[in-house]
Formats: sequence, structure tokens, C-alpha cells
Amino acid sequence: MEYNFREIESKWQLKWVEQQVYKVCNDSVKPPFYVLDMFPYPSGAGLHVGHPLGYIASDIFSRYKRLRGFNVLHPIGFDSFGLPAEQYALETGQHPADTTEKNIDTFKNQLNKIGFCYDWEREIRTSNPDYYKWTQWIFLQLFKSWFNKEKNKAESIDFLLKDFETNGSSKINTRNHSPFTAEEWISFSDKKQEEILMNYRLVFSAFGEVNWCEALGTVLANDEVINGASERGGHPVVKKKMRQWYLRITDYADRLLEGLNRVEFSDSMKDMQRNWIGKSEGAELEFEVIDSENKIKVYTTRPDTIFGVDFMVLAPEHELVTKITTTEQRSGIDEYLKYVKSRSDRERMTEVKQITGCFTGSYAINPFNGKQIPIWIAEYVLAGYGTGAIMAVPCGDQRDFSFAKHFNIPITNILGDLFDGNEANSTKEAVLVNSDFLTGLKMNEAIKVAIEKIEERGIGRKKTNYKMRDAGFSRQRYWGEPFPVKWDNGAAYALDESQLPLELPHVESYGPGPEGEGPLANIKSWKIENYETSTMPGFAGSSWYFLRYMDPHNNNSFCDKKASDYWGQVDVYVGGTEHAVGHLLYSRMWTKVLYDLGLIGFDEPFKKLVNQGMIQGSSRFAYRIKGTNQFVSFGLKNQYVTDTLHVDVNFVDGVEMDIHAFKKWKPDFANAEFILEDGKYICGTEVEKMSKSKFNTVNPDDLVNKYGADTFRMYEMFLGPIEQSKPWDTKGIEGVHRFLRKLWRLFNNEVSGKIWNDEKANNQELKILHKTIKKIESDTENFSFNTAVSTFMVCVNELSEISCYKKEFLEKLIILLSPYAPHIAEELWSQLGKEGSVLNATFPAFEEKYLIETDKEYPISVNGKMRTNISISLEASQSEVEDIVLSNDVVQKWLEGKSPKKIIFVKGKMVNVVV
RNA sequence: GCCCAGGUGGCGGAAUUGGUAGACGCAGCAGACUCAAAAUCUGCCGUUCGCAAGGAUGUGCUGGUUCGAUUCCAGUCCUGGGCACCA
Repeated sequence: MEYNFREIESKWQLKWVEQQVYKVCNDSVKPPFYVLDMFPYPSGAGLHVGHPLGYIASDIFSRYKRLRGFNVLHPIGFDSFGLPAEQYALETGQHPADTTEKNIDTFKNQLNKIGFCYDWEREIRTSNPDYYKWTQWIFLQLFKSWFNKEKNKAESIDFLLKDFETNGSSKINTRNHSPFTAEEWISFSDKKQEEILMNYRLVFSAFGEVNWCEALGTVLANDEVINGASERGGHPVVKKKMRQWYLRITDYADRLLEGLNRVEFSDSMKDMQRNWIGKSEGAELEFEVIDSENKIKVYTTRPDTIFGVDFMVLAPEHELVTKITTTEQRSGIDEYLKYVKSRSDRERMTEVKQITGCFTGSYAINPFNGKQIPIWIAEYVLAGYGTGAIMAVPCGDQRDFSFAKHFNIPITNILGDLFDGNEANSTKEAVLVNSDFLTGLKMNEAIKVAIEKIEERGIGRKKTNYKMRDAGFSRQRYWGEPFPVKWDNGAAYALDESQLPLELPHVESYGPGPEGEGPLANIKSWKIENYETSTMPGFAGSSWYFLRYMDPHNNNSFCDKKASDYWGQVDVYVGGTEHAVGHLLYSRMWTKVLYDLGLIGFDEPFKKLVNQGMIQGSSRFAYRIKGTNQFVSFGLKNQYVTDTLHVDVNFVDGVEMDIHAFKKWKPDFANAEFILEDGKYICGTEVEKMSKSKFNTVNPDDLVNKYGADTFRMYEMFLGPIEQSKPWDTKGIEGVHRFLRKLWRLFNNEVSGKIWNDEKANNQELKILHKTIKKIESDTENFSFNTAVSTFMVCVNELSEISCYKKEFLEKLIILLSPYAPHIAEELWSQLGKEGSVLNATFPAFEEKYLIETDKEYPISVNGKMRTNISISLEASQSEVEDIVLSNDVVQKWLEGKSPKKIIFVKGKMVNVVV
């Protein structure tokens, strides 16, 4: 009997469905355990080999936990709103709902072939009205809530309203509006009241900058902008202010920081989140501008360097720029502003070596010494961070230093010998010089003194600042959740909850609406109702989906509290680090809001996070000559100025592109022209992340067909540590397949059939068994699946060598293996005549007694170099060991007649003879 | 540029707390079985010197700590991920 994986796998997959073995109940005497993967976006490309890496890991862990007696929730669903489907609709006219549905079917088919233990009855889709009804509902809760800083939690905005009605704004820290009395509040118009409340709501509407492409009439994502031009068509892209919705995540900055201390994320993941939040302590202070009423407010973490300020820099977008620019500098500034408008934030951050800026002609006054300091604008100062203006201290900040050097601005030294004039020194340890009342103080201490002085003089105050900004929450797109909001006279009003879901209407065209509005603006009935025309971003639906799996069919609530109380936090969350600061922060914030509002019982969604590394792909590139539709082959590209575009690896053979397929790929390329080398178009290559947007995906179906799901699962795990990134290489899968066949031959002989027997296992065999149990158990617990696969291989190799076919051993081995290779395990389990499914077996208990050794083959080093091995009893004392070692011929040889200075003996480890 | 991670044979990787570097697998080489092939099995397999025994050298690079460093420290180079409208 041969290992016929196709037959076995389809047989058991069918039986598992029939017997509903993966159905999960919300009431069980078993303890609950929740294992979750970051859910997939169902791209048209289908599943690629990178997706299942995490799913297989979590599947193994879920099955393992089940063997250990837990009621395991291990669901999956689809993050089915998103830009690619809409882009596809724009290109083909097919409705995103239809293509998404089709894509999901493909995904499910692919997933099912790999043998995951999902309860499909709990599947969710973010684009399903039954689901996004609750996304909208949560949006309304956010809209109707504000963050009470005194209580450090969110609460209904009704509390704030009541407070305004009785106390005016006197009891709270006002935000972006003038204080008012209770009487004034009551006398305000609806619109005015709404405007004020908008400064408090957890989702709010305000004006913000977007990437605007006039030619396409639409807003573009950063990754759709390449060198200031649109990826599609190469049209110019500029910054434009538009009305946007925002999520007031900054109010939760401190809570998000604090929560990190209570979750099991890797330190690097926590670092990334902390850095993203970017909490810093410093001071905000104002500089007067000569011959002007205007004052420039700056934020600095280093007020101690106030006497080293040699110039000021405003972000080019800063509102004062036009006001303070002198007539002589006007044309220069205008030109510079034009240049900056064409630059993406990304470019401004990345290309720091390129120093640009322009003098406004105005001067500010240093409030402490009256020194006149020139005011510049420069792209390295970003409008969104701090106050959008900085006091530049060239001796202490490298960017300020480079700027000063570049524009010949004289540099003041406040660091004494610690500043060498060649580069800035950002130390906090220096003793200040040239610093008036701070002279002689160490910088660390001077910070405090400077802040005190600033507050005393009334020119500023101590301030905590966050790098994190409120998250943009609207997209000028079609394929997302509609906002349950109506506009009236410039104010936004929430729909009543009974009107949910506000369904996404059908549109004829997916093109943008007028004035850069989303496609929904083209729908008359939508506009007449004054509905919001933008939609929610991808992270809306994914910010709370883990709750919906607990209670997926509930029509009365997003998730019954009883269900969320039963399952609690996600015990293990598996996903990539690319979500470190986006999705993870948003879902953590939403969880905190829901917790504050009493809707769930925990305020951190994920107890433990396992980061799966990226399976990288090998990408192919084409080079488009800037501003044209002409493509130049890799070898000739340096003769032109080009933009680099990804090409689908599926129509590149090695590095040679199929031009015909490329032209058919996207309408923009239909009329593309090519500059060839040797009659071929050669693509550039690079190893980078495997992703639909990079067109470098490999399909798991082919591998499952050829080797079976069990082989595929184990091979993905065998590739290396789960958290490490590695480029995909199909080579090597044969080895894992051979292992499974070898395992099969422990049960069945290809000629004579069944060979397993009922003999009792001997000590040697029990030792192998318990060694294996121990290693598999600890490796599985630690998500070290690659070494677990090796352990199985070693075990099967050893059994084959000693011809052990004993059921007593094999049935235990099968249980150990079942999370990794469920199909073959189930088949062999039934061949052994065991009752029921191996899924419900009990994980074998490890017994130390079988592994006890009496001797150890010690490595013997002389001067730290390993020279020989000697077997010595583990009982032996230091002096006994020394005698044995020194009488050894090899050791004697290396001693060369000298007597040892010292003998280091580490029991159970090694011996080192030092001469 | 900033934040995070990673660099070990031809390749993927292994190496509890600082204690035998290269487990396991792929590829390669040699052999057995076979008319032949597939499958399977056996042996070899970092580099280098040597007939061999055995030596030297070796975990990106440069230093340091230690009896002993892939592991700890400092610096440096390279690769990957993120940087707010891809998800």
C-alpha cells in the first residue's frame, strides 16, 4: 500500500465537514482558547504561498491546544473592502462586490485544500452589510463619545453637553475654540454648537492635506505616487486641502503606551509602537516677529539650547509664511512653495541630503537675549509635527547644522569644546557656555531651569508632545463602509442607529466625483440626502473583527457581552510586523473605546502577538521613461530618467518580459512602446515582500496538488523560524514529502501491506518516544515549528533504523504529528483501529524517567580548543574528572609536558584545560 | 533620513542560560538494487594543508570582554519591513 495523499486528503476533508468536527460552541466545560490570524484581503491574485505561513502556524497551535483539552476558537474571514477591488472595477467595469465574492470563493477553496480547522459558520466579511452595519454602529459610538481627560477614558458626549449647559467651557481644557459661558453656549446656533463639539468627538471632521491628481480628478494613496507623479499615467500630483474624517487616536496615546506593559508583544514590536506614538517632553514657546503682530510658536524638547538658536524654520505649509514674507523675498518663496507642493512627504523625509529652503526676509527675536534671528522655510520641517515650526540650533542638531552650513548662516557655539565646528553634537551632558542664566549648567538640568524661566516670563509652557497624529479616517473612494452621517448647513449629523446599515449604493461608474469627492458624489439620490460622499478606510472593519467571530450572527449587537466575556482577549494573534503601527494601534484604540463605554470587558484586544516573517517574493521591474509611455529594457535604463514599475512575475520568463501580455495587463500599457536589448525586454529583479501589489506571488494550489496538503504544511514550517523573513523557494519540498512517505512505511509495507504490530516498546524505544514528546511539546509551545519538523524526521529515521513498527509507539507519534499533518495522521489513526478522530485524542504525557543518563561524552578542550571526547560518569567529582582528563593521551600530547594552570569543569557540559 | 529586524556551508536552516559550529532537509558526488528508469537504501559532503593520522582556518566586517563568543559589548557595512490613503 502506497501513501496516496490525494485520496487520503480528500477523504478526510469530506468526513470532517460531514461530521462537523470543527464546529465551535460558546458554551463548554473546557477552558476557552482563542487563536487568531490577521485576516486576509481577498485579492484577485488568490492566495500565495506567503499567506498560509501564519495560518498553518496558528492551525498547528490550535490543534495542539485542542489536544491539550481546550475549547479552541480559530476562525477566519475576509477583509473584503479595499482599493485593489475598486481599481479593478475602474479598469474592467465589474462591480467590486462581484469580484470580491469571486475572490473569496477562490480563497476559501485554496484554504480548504490545506486542511485548516476553521469553523466556517463563523466566517465574516467586512463588506457584508450584516457586518458593516456594526462597523457603522461603532463609528456612531465614536462620534457620540469624547475623551474625558480627567477620567482618562471615553464617555458619552451627552456628559459634555450637560457640562456646557451648566458650566460653559470653564470646567474643561478647551480645544481650538474660545471659552464660553453656559448662557453663551445655549445661545449658540446648532451649527456653532456642532462645530465646537467636533473638537471633542472621537471621530471628527476637519480639513487635511491629501495627494491630489488633477488629471485623474482624484486623491491618491502615497504608494500610488511615484516621484511626484501618479503611478497610473504619470500625471503631476500636488497637495490639496480637503475635508476629512479623523479618528482622535491621540487622546489615547498614553493609554496605548500604558497598555503595552500588559501584553506579550515582542520588545521590538513595542518599541515600534512607542516610537510611532513618539511621546516627548519639552516646551512650547513663542518668538515675536520684528515689524509684525505675528508670533511664531515652536515646540522643542531642548529648551536648554535656547541661546544657540541661529535661525527659525517654518514648514512651507505654515499659515504665517505668506504673512511674514517680505516683498523682496516674495518671488523666491512662491517658487519654493511651488517646488514643495510637488514633493511627497515620503520624499521630504527620505532625501535629507538634498538641502533646500528659502529665506522669508523676516526676523524673529530671541525672547531671552533679544537677538534677531532669520526666519526660513524648509521642507525638512513638517507641518503635521509639533507646531510646524522649529527653533534651529545648528551646534546641537545635525539637520540644523547642515542647513546652516549650506546657507552660510553663522553658528553660535553653546557647547564649548564639545562642538568642533564640523558636525553637530546632540549631547545632553555638556556644560553650557554663552548661555546667560544657563551658562555653567549641565544641559540635563538646564532643561528644567529653562522651562521654569519660560513659564515665569509667560512666553510658553511645559508641554508633552506626541509624534502620532490623529488618523485620517475617510477615503475618496467607493469600496468601503459609507459613513452613517448626513450633512446639513456645513454640520455633520449622525444617523439614528435604527437606520443602519446605511448600504453602499450601486454606482454606474467608479470614477471620482466632482471636486475630488468620492464616486458616491455622482449618485443623485445620495447627494439629495446629503450623505457623506467619502467612505471609511480599510482599517475600519479590521479594527474590531476579532470580536465579531465570537458572536458572528448576532442581529442585535456587534457582539453579545456574554460571548466576549466567555472568550475574552485573543490568546494568540498571528500576523506580520508590517501591521505593527497601523492595524494594531487602531484595533487597540477601538478596543479601549468599547471597553470605556462598557460594551466589552477587556481593554487590550490581543494578549499575545506572534509575528510571522514575510515570505518574500522575487519581483520583476519595468522602467518607464519619465513623462512618457515608453519602456526601456534593464540594461539600457541608465541612459534615461525612468520610473520603476512592478511587472507581474507571471508574464516574465526568468527576466524576459512577454510584451504582449504586458500590454494586455493594464489599459495604460496598451499603447506602450519598448526599447529592447537583443530584441528582448529584460526586467530588473529584487527580493522583496510577496504581495499582490508587487505582482510576485506563487500559488500554493500547485504544490498541494503535487505533494499534498500535509507536505505543504510541513514544508512551510520547515523553511525556517516563523518570525523570520525568507524568500520563497520551492526547492526542498521533496525532502518533507520523503519524510511523510518514510513515516507511512512504518505502518505499511508497499508490497505486503500492514506491518505495524502490538509488541511492547522496549527502553530504547521509550527513550526515543519521550525525547520526541518533550521536544515537540516545547517546540510547539514556542512556535518553533521548523525544529519540530526536524524532530519528527529524526524520530522516524531512528525508528526506521531499528525497525520499530510497534503500535504502542506509533499511536503516540501520530498524536504528536496530527497538528502538523492532520490528514495522514487521521488516516493512520484509523488504520491502527483507534476509535474516533485523532483530533480528540489526548496529547501524550512526557515522562522524564525514560531520559535519565548515567554517562556523558564530555568535550575536552585545551586552551579553549576542542581536542577530544571522553565519556565520564555524570556522578564524577571535579578531582575525579581532572584525573581522567589528565591521564588521556590526547590531552597529554597537547600539554606538551607543561602542567595545567587551571582545569575548568562544568558538570554535564564540558572540560577545559588551561595551560 | 528616522524606527524595527536579520546577516552561519552551494542553498533553507540547527546550536537550552557564554561551553563539541553546521542537527534536519535540499542540491551535489560515489556506490547498491534494476535489462533500464523511477522509488528505495548506503557512504561522502565548510575552506584549506596532508597519502593518512592529524593540523590550520571558519558564523558580514573591525575591535573588546572571557579559560572559552554564532551567542555579551562598541563601532561599521549590507539586506528586509514600517514611516500615516496598499492591506
